[in-house]
Amino acid sequence: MTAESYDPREIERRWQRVWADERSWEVSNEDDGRPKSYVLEMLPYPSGEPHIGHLKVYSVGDAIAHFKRRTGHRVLHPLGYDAFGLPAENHAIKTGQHPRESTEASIAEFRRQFNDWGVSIDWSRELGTHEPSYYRWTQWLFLRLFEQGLAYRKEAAVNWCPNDATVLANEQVVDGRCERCGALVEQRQLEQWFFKITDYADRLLDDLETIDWPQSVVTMQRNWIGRSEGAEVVFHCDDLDTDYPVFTTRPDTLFGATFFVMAPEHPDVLRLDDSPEVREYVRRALAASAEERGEEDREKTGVALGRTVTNPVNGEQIPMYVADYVLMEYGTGAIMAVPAHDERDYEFAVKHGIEIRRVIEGGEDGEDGELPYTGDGPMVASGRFDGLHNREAFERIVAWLGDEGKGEPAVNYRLRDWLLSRQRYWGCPIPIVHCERCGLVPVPDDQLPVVLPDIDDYAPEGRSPLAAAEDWVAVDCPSCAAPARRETDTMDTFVDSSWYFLRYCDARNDAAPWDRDVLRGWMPVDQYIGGVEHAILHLMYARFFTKAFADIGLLDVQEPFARLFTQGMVTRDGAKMSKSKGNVVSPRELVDEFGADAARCYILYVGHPAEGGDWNDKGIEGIARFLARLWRAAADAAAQTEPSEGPAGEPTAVLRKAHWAIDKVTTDLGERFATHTAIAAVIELVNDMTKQRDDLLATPEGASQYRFAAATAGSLIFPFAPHLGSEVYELLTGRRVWEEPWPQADPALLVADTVTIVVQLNGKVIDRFEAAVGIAEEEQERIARASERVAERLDGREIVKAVVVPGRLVNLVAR
RNA sequence: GCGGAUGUGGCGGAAUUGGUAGACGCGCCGGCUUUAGGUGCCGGUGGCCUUGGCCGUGGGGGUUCGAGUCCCUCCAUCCGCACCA
Repeated sequence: MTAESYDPREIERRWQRVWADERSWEVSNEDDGRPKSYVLEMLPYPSGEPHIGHLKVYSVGDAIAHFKRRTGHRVLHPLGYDAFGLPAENHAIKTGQHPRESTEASIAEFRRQFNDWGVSIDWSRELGTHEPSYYRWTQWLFLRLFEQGLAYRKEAAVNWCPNDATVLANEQVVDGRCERCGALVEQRQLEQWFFKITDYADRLLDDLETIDWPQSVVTMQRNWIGRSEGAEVVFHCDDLDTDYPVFTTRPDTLFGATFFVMAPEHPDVLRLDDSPEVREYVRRALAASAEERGEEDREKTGVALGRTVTNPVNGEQIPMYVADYVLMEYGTGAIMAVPAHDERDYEFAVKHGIEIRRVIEGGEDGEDGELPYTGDGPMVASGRFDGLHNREAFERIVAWLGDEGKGEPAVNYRLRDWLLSRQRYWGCPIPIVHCERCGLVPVPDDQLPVVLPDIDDYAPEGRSPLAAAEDWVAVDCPSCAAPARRETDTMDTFVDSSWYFLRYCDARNDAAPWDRDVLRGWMPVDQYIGGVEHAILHLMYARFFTKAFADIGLLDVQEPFARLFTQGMVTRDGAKMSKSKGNVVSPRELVDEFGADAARCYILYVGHPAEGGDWNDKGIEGIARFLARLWRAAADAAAQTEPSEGPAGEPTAVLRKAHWAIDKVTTDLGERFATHTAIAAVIELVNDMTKQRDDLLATPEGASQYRFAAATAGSLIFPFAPHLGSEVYELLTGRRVWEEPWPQADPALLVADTVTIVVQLNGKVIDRFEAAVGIAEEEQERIARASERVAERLDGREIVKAVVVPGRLVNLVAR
């Protein structure tokens, strides 16, 4: 037994110093002929200190980055901080501490811990989105989008959180409540800034096919964009002589439209009918919260408007209603209602005694089933379209409407424009000046950044806290020099994080957000890693920015993230870790107790990183034991063997095992991200070494193979446990493992001398035998048939067939 | 309701192409080392019965010489969306 023992603290500190002193992970923008690889973890939001999810994402990302480097790539692996945002501001309101102070304290803590974890970051590219040197370019990019009409201002019914006193994006409203504080969201009419992401709906949808993302994320994005194809059909109201277009995905059911419904917000509702009942209904509908209105089994309420519209296909007058199950935001805010073939319309019609007219046959067994029927079938009660299949009638009716000027094919999206303005302090100022004469005036590029001023009172009161900074707000119009006022809203922090991956490529450029040629050298991100919680918002916004910037000619890719890996959540006792449950595992404590290598390995070992994984306090001890075993094996090898160029003598089992492990880790990590089985393979190797230690060390050849196996284990564990990997490798070879090419398995050593052949009788395993590799099929079958166990079990039956799988098994079929 | 996943020992999880189910780790049992505890090392560990078997990958059915893996069906759990016309 070696006198000294494994001391991760000392080893880890030593290697961290080497990497920092030598700037081992910095990478130049110069092309040196090697293929590039851009490995990126999602931008962390610095709040308090890092949690277990951060440890996981960097453990995964760092393993990939190291693997890429050692397989010949020039790797960009940068890091920064998503530093603007509400939590820091709410903290400021509570404590009076400036958000910059609390944020920077947190950044310092994050930086310290990332360093303690030994993550291979190119620190020369570090950035914080709250730094003027960064948000100067956020503002610059905003102005480019403004010039293109992609950033615009309009009054809109917006989601208003009464608690945070700010507007929320649709995406930040969950079940009618503020995603952040849980308060019921209200609707307000306010002037707001939007990005025109809807212009990109089709491209955002189509280009999902060009990227290698998890199917579930692609599906979520697709659903969020929510493209539906159908037709716009015009219904005319004779009383007001007004056309009311509606969007429908089922023009084939037009002959079954027996009423017409408008959303309570529709501007024409009171023009059509301003009776007390209608006024009261509209008033109550508008007062209802989004949550109340969205309740699932809520009754379909509504009031008749006392007017009719003309169904364009048959000239029928059908009654108009106002009902809150119709949404103003989608389509035209009015619908044609076909109760026989739409569940919602059916429910409403039953309640209000409206005619239900079947126009498509079908249902169970081709017979007419119950209504509402939403499936396909032949058309009935539809005039000259009778008898056609409804899918065909769909096309014909749309064509006919087009000829008559009563409709046309149309596409609708669920996606809404991105509301980016926030009435909060701690965010990027919007670089616009409001001038009475000139209107919205962009701040000239050479006056950027518009610096966020220091203020004393952060509490929002329905307007941005910045509005109180009079000296800052009052400004001369950049266009006409008349007294004007700055925009006091700040940007949604999603704006900051929608382009940071571009800035990393050219992080110290102070003449532009980036140089187009430099960007061409790095983009797209080859491997993006983060949590599923960003499956929609962040990833959609970043894709939109990338496409918009490509259109402006600022860059040359259409998609920012070629490959996406979404990690699963680490749970404890099957439950999500949370402070309130008191079941959080602190990375800092883990690293203090077991070392960063053990913490990183364990989190990658507990299961496939894409899945969740249940934290087990005892589990990490097993990994710590394994690392100590590897350290001791290396120490023994170093003490009892001489350095050599490679393993000597005839290959023994341990040498084969080492090559087996090389092969296994290479495919598991390189192709499947299966870090858990990759680490298990190294554990197996080290366990085998430990068992054969005394025998191997007894001969010079055995010792050299033992030494080789230990160095190989160090080399293979390096992507997961970089400190110990470096230590072991240096001890045994005198070289730096991260400068070494990734080891290659010798195919000759991957094949064993013998294989176990299984003998099955009618598919059940009853015997096994050892055979030389490459045994002839006939020989394999002969031995199997000769098995005593077969004879014992045959019991008078006859072997009628033998299935031979070479090198694997023989299945004897007896009858 | 729609969409996406997932169901394997006491637990986390392996089995990558239809071919030895349970790798590896935790836990547990036994042994050795140790003054003792811990550490370390060695062996065992899916279930059931009489030492040889039988059963076993959420349930049921199917395809196949052979199914955790493919097909049908049902159930359960998780995630996302949800009055989107």
